[in-house]
Amino acid sequence: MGNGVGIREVAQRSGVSITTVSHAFSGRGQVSESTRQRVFEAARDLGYSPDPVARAMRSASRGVLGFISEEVATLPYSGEIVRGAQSVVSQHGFMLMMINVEEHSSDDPQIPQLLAQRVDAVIYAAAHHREVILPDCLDPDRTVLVDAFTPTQNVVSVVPNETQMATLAVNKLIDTGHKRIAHITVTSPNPASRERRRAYEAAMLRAGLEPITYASELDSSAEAGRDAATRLFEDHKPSAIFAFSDRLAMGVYQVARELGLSIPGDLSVVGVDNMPFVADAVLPGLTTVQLPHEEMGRRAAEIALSIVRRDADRQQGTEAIKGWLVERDSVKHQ
Amino acid sequence: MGNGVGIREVAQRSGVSITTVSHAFSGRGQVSESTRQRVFEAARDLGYSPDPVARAMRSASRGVLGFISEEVATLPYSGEIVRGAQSVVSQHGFMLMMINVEEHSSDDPQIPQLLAQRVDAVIYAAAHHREVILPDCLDPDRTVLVDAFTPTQNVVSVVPNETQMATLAVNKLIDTGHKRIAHITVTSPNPASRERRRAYEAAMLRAGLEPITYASELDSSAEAGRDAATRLFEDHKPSAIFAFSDRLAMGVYQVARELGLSIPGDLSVVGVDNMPFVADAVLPGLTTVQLPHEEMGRRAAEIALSIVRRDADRQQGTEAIKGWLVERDSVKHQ
DNA sequence: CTGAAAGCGCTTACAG
DNA sequence: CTGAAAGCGCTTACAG
Repeated sequence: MGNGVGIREVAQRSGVSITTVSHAFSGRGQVSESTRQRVFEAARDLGYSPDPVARAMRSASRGVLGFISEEVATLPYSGEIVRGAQSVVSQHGFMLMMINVEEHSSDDPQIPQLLAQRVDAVIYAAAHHREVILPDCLDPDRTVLVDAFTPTQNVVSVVPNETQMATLAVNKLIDTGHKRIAHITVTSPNPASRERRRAYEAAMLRAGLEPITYASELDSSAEAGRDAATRLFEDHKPSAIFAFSDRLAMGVYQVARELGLSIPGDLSVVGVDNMPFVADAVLPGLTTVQLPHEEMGRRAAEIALSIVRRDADRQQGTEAIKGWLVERDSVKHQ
Repeated sequence: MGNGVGIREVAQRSGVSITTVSHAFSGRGQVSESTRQRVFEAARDLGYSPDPVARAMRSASRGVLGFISEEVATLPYSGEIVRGAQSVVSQHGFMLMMINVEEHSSDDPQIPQLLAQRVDAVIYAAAHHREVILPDCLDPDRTVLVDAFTPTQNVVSVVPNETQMATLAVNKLIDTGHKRIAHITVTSPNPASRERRRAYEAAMLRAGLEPITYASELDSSAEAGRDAATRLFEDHKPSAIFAFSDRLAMGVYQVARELGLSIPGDLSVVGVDNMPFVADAVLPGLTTVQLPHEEMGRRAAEIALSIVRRDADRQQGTEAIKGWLVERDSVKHQ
């Protein structure tokens, strides 16, 4: 792991100065084609590649992006954000240095520690779509937010397009002939529940249908879904339900079972998340909207890289990424 | 992000040489207590901390561990391994540099790229408990495996204690009065299914009970659980099932429902994984064995750090970490 | 197009 | 206990 050959050996073997070797590798100076050839050949023979640490000593760029993840272990899809970011970053010869912090812990000592490593920019991924206060030590101009935005919107951020995703779900139900489409959600005031609900209501109104929403005060979970669905069925007889999340949808499945309602025979259900091992494992398979986590990670990395390169036309403000419908067996034509 | 104060400014402000400042911070040389005080005071006033990149230039240690994760996004708990490793690493002032590779892609160019960053050691986390071939470029003496081991066992590795975990599950069922306890699992020959099955059979035999195992040729999934459970119930009338995984257990729930069997009234079920949003969301809540992912990540990091420190008594071979039972509502006294 | 030299911010023998 | 000096492996003006 790590051999001892340096720029000096390459210079010597190819009969040029280390300056020229440096030029050849960085592509910065002028080097004749024949010299380039000889240098690269010598480098190949010697198994040389420039030491990124030494490089970082002199150059502005360090070749490393910081990745701050809130509660990386909590949600199953945080890994997808990491994966997306990691793949584009590595294509550009960059590395990801990663730390895990708790939600709302902007004074975590790990953050200065990460910054001390002279990362070129940082990606901050929130645990779920929400407003965050950027820790003081983070430079707003060298940070990109994922699934998050600041009150003043002064930090570039990439978020899911809640409106588009919810509209996709509701329209699926409308297009499939349903009239009595209810929405179950949570009361906690986050952008996701707020925007999805608004999009649901708008889509219903556009179709000349009456919106019916039941919200649970519990956190997004199967239990919250049971809570809201139970109350919903006491008052109404919907033919379809648009659930805020797959977890709520699971609760709907459970209540439907208790009530002797078959899915999709008596009740169609659409969720949001496409949660692994849930949406596909449930019976019948849940039709749901896939959140674009990997894509968000990818975009965040691209933006971070454009910050490092100081691209003039780089993304500003908030970019909303679209999700897409994953059709399984929980929706039936009415 | 990053201020321009260096060791020189601190030396000047505290009236000593940079050598002394370096000694004070590294704790390596001899520095009088009063000098130390002055140095640290000056450093605090200036907001100085040693540049890890410059440090890495001269010292053997770089303060960074590599973390190679197979399919970080695939399984929900890979994040727990990362989280465990990250937390111990950061307590020791180290950072984690992370890449994501596919299973069986030992020639991924990202690995040399990671090594080129001169990481002090690397943690390699497999997607699931299995045998791996270590990529050639990885030094067996500076690598620690998580959820994996090599054919020759020449790399330190930390794995879950499959036998202990399966025994915990089966004994729970035995202690609770069950006699007809079946095991459903998968045929694919991995250490997890092999060792859990063996432990199940041993525990049954010890209790004077007859083991009954049905295995599905499908990948671990609810569908595989349905497949194995359906066949099981054609031939037998078990009062309890020990499922290889929570996902198989989900399939058991589904088959029980079809058959009009209530859980836990007619059938007790125990799984393995404690898969988030599944084990706790299913109705009734699934009693299952928690895999020690976070603990495995933690241990791997501790071992990696002991390698960096060249501890004489550092862990060798394979360390098996125990899991624990998470009791919910799927088991009833018989 | 090529190279000698300074220097990035530290650590590490070594001398005092 | 303290400090002057060399050097880690590169990059970057600058001169030729």
